[in-house]
Amino acid sequence: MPTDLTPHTVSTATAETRATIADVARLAGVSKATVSRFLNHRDTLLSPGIAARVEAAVTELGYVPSPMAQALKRGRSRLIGLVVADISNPFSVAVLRGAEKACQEAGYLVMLFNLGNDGAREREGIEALASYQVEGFILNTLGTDPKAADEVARHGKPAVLVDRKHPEMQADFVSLDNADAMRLAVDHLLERGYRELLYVTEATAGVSSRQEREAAFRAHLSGYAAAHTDVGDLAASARVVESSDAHGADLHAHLEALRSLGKAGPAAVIASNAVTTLRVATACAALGWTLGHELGFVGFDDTEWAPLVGPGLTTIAQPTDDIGRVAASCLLDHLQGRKLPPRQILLPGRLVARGSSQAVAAEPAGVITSA
Amino acid sequence: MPTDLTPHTVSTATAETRATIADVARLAGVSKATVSRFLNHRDTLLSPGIAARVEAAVTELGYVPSPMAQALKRGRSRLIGLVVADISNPFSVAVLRGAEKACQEAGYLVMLFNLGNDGAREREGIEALASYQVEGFILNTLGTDPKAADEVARHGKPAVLVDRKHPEMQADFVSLDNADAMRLAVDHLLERGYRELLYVTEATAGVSSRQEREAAFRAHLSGYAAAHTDVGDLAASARVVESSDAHGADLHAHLEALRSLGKAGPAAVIASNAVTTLRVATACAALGWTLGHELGFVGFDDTEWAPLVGPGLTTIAQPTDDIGRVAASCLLDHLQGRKLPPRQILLPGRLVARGSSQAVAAEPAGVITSA
DNA sequence: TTGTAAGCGTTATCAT
DNA sequence: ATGATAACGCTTACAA
Repeated sequence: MPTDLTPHTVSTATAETRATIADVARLAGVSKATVSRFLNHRDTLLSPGIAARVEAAVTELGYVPSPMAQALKRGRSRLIGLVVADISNPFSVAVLRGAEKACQEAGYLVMLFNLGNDGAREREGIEALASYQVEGFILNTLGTDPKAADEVARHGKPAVLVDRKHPEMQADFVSLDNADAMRLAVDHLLERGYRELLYVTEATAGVSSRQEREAAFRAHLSGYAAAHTDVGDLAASARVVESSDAHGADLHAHLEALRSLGKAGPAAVIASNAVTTLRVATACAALGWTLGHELGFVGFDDTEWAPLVGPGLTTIAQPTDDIGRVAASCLLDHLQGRKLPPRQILLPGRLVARGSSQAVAAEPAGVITSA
Repeated sequence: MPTDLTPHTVSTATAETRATIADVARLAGVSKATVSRFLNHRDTLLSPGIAARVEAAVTELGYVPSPMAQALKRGRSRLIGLVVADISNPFSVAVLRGAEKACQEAGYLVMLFNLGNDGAREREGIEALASYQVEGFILNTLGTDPKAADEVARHGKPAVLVDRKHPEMQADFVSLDNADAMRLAVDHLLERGYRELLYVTEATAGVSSRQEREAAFRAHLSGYAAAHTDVGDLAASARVVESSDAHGADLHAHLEALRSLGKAGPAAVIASNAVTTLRVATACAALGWTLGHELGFVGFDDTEWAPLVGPGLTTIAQPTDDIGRVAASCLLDHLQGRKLPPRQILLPGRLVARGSSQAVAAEPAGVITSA
């Protein structure tokens, strides 16, 4: 017990300034170095008496080291920079949530930079974060600016890419297994009897995940067609449309054409994410259609409202929380000095079947399969 | 095809270290002090020749001052701490979005701490953020821990409360005008002919916004009843239920009771936010009801999916983006040294009428009003 | 085992 | 108008 009876507690002060290591040293009657050692190398180099005094002083003053000063000295900040393409996107938020949790648990804090879907600001975000000495990056960016790669490389800090690959960026990559997930969606619709398939996506230019999904859609469907053409089964046809209008108005024509087509069989739509799901659902409502009746439907991203739209929306659920957590732990691995080659981690999606993909009769009402 | 085939400069440099003010000084052949002056007091004390040399050196080296070092020296970090109750909550995200934008524009970066709905971590979050020298707080917390107020006060940093007041916390407060918004909802339902009203809320204990909404619901409805009882009009009745089950199962009984009651007139539900909206909608779907037919409905929070559920959900839209932006600018006001008394800013909600609150006939089908 | 002192990258207070 | 120099709060050789 350090018998220091100085009446410290006069917390009437309005603008109390944080206790510094010097204050602790003074109160404990030791040097700053000793306090620092007590804090950082508790295990070694400590005489029990001193240790006790320091500890008492620390608790009495409620001393907490300043991470800023530590960062300045050590070059390490316990900060992780998270650049997110669009904070309004539920997927981004879900990932953010998982990542932030993992980081917090590891004693890191997350600094957030939201691009607001403005690809031109990628470098700006990275630069801003880097200037705060973040130790690494988790990037869920547009992937649109190739120079962003240089920016990261320039700082020599580890980075993990989420959902979207970056051309030439040497980093871990964590994402949904897009090809497999698309296979889930396509197989499900085929199984349920749909044959005329339309994939609705946002502009794929420069966004790897979108490209992968579209490619998988085409590949899987043509694979199916090849396998079934000689058996005399119906060939399934693949169509793709890039939707850009926020109100889905541009979809009406496509959807009506799709349905009236019906040469091969009942029609269904696959939506690339929650945004396009919203557009398709809106367009259907405007046409007076019910998903699962006039049109089959599967959408990527299992939102909380999916069960409530029409007869319930069949979705591909992404393991968003895991994606975030895995991304964070990849980064933390690197920060612990592990020198691993760039990993690529693909997490499986899960099909959640609901009413929008109800099985349809082999012969759709009023449509005769012609050759 | 926007594919850029330019071979990018091979960033062989693995660990380039940032240029410091000393590097600039050396290259320009001046002292660090001069460089610092050039950067911070460009207007005063500068001989044109030197200024040009410094400027050249700065751009040549791509020098950017280290915010960490600046923070250490000045005590100001250009950081704002944002504590959010639950990052999964769309309202929180929307606010975050507005606030982050405003902060970025003012040259601040946002540090995020997500409570994950764990009220016990409020102090922890504030403490963590404070240790990084954030200059102020935007708090959208559970408001559940009274000691958090002390924690903020202890650091003497300005704070803005969003959506939820904190007992004893002396700070600006930005929120939806709950009373007015509830009036909008209630009046709308009464106008459309609904008389038997149920308010579904999450547990109100300790959460000011929830308390305000419930109180406004009761007050407004009893005010209506008082005004109309002597005119011989139907008295409107007010009921409140706290829903806790995530799947809305506990609601079935309440909803069936409400509807079968029908002594005064057609029944409607007001949901306190997106979460309870989801529960009510789920319960109705389970009961085979359609909102706007068997049951009127208005929900707080105008989500993007509101138009797609049933005949469209009538909602009270909060000006989330404004709330975030206003909160941020309140804080920035304080940071610019303005010594204002705590403000309380209430932003108006907006009623978005959709199918779920269709007008009903004066006498609901099959129900006889019995005195 | 502990203390002294230098230095991380800035800015501010002196001199000059 | 410019340059030393001393901090800011901390860690870490190096000395003792």
